[in-house]
Amino acid sequence: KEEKQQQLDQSNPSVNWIHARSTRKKRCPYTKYQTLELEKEFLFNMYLTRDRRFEVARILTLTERQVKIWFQNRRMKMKKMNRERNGKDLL
Amino acid sequence: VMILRSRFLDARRKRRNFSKQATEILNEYFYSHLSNPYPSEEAKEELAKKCSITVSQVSNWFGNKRIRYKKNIGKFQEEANLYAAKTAVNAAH
DNA sequence: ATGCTATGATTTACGACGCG
DNA sequence: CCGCGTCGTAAATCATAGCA
Repeated sequence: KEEKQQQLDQSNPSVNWIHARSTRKKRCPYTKYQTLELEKEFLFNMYLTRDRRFEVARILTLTERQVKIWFQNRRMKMKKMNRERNGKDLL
Repeated sequence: VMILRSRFLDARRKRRNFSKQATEILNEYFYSHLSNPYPSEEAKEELAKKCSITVSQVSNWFGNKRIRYKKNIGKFQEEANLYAAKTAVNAAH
């Protein structure tokens, strides 16, 4: 998969490692309220049921997809925090 | 208790810019892999060790570097030439 | 101090791939 | 085939370090 483009001219930095999905939605920061409610829901359970996802999305005015992805990202964040909070503290 | 408190606060220490040597190492890797500046997990671990930073920090650095470089190649031209020359010299010796 | 920009970290949004 | 999972990342944005 990576071997598709390997031989690139060093002198021509018109680098092709440019993904730039034009169809991609621009990142839009969530409000404090939205984030707070999502965090509370996450505290309740790290994984959403379909029904719960629908409710959360409705209440926060987000799409179900956004809520689903928020939880996926949040789980990754938690994983990272645990990883770093490990092999540390202690004497 | 005071020890625990200090340790907790220490974990929340303010960020510092990376050392000159660390930045040097990261830039050397970046510019010598300009056609594909995506270090493998193993390469990241090695860089992290050499730079005395975490693997996450290495990932952050490359993410920031790639996007900022791409956003304004011109601004980094001088830096690019500098490291290109440096690696050329290393290869020659 | 003050303002400003460079820099490291975090937050949205996906693509690629996996599993059931 | 679907749908949701993780992993790695792009791009925007945040926070503030550090310097003129």
